[in-house]
Amino acid sequence: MALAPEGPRSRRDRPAKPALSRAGIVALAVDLVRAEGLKRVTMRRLAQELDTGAASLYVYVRNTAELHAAVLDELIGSVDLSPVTAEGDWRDRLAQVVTSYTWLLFRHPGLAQSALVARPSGDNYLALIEGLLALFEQGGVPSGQAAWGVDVLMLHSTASAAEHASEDKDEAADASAWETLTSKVLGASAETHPHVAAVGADLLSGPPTARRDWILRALVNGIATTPRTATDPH
Amino acid sequence: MALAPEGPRSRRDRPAKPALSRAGIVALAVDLVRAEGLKRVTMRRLAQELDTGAASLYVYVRNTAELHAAVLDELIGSVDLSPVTAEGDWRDRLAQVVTSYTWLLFRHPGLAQSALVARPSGDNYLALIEGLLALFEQGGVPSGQAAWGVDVLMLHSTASAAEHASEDKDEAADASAWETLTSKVLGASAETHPHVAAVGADLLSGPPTARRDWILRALVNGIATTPRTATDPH
DNA sequence: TGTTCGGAACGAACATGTTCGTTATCTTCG
DNA sequence: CGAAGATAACGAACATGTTCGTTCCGAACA
Repeated sequence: MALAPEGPRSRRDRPAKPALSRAGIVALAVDLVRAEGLKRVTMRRLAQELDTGAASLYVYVRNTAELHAAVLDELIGSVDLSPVTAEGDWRDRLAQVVTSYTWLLFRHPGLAQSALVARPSGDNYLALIEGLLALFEQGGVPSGQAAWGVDVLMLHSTASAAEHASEDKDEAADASAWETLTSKVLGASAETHPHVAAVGADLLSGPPTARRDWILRALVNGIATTPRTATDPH
Repeated sequence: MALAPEGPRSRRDRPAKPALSRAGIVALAVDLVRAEGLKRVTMRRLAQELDTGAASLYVYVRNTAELHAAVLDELIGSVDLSPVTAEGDWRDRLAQVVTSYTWLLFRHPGLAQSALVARPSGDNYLALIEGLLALFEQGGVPSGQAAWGVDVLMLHSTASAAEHASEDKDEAADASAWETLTSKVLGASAETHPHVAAVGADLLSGPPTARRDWILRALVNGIATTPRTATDPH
């Protein structure tokens, strides 16, 4: 056939199109996220990089949230699970694992936001859960509590990271909203909102690491010491 | 009627344009959310209803997330705070208030999703926090723990509602993703993931109300019994 | 009274996610 | 070997959020 004079020639230059696949799409997305951050990774960008159209990606990926979940699962592979089999207090080791996961999410708040609506379901996520369950077992926590407790831990970690999702795009907006809220809290007159006024800024801020540490301890304590079917009938 | 040749006549027919204002925009959004659900409330829709352009709304509202937060704050007004001053076990009354808030969010998961990234900062939200702090005080929980604990409770409530945000648009996708995850969990061979296999579906499901009740109790227990500055230096 | 200036309003435009209808390609059966 | 059917790929289109440059109005001011 006489080639159209203006046909896209990029297709010939490349080493042969690697044939679209879910794994390939996710792998590319992971690379791009690592290299340029999440906000640069759009469907069209991915498609362009793969020399195809955005619509073609939807054969392998239901939507962006699911793609993000897959990317996150890949990144979870870098969470250090060695504390699961190490020596020492199980709570400390549990905290290490959860903190490692939390840091990962804080590095990519947009992923956390997506992960809320489309949970990761890959092998790495499963391994993470397995590790956490093992740690709870080492602590003698009944498996029923551990099962629900793991979910609580992951949900909290994900949600607290997702809170910072706006920073991905707009750092100033976040700061401004923060001012609005804190000023509101601090301005709460002692008459109308005595308790809010009393605790003041402690509601929201506090030293970030101390705050996170306390929350993690509180969650684990609650999980470990609250029996199931205590007040529930059924 | 002799039509004006090209002038937009809607402007004259209406009882006089009420002049754009943040309060008016939020009020209209609340009405529309109540009447038609969140997904029908878009910037363009609001603008059309107000007989203006979408861009004009951005003078009063930073973005959709902030608008949603404002709407949510309005809806929080319907959360029943009477248990704060009622008789009975403070934990039960706390649970009533939190559950009331949780239900509200479950009715509008999209709002919960937005509320994660742009927290409500209005009077109703403040009143809710005030009530929760009061309940913790009645329980003799140190105010420092209560302050951070309230945040944990709200965050968990919001996040667990946001998980269902996809149902707003796409109910089937959610169900399918669920199947994927559960099949993955149940298919976890006992050799590679013994703990996951052991707890099985209990990880994710369980009777919804029993699960929520237990989680709430566990959170409150942890908050109430975990002292601050126990293991933190500084 | 006339001018100017700042903010509000607006229309157009852009990027993105997602869907629809069509075309190409590949497998599978006759 | 050839036809039929499924599935992938694709381009175009739509809805939405958000921004940009411009216009308009009303108030402070000369």
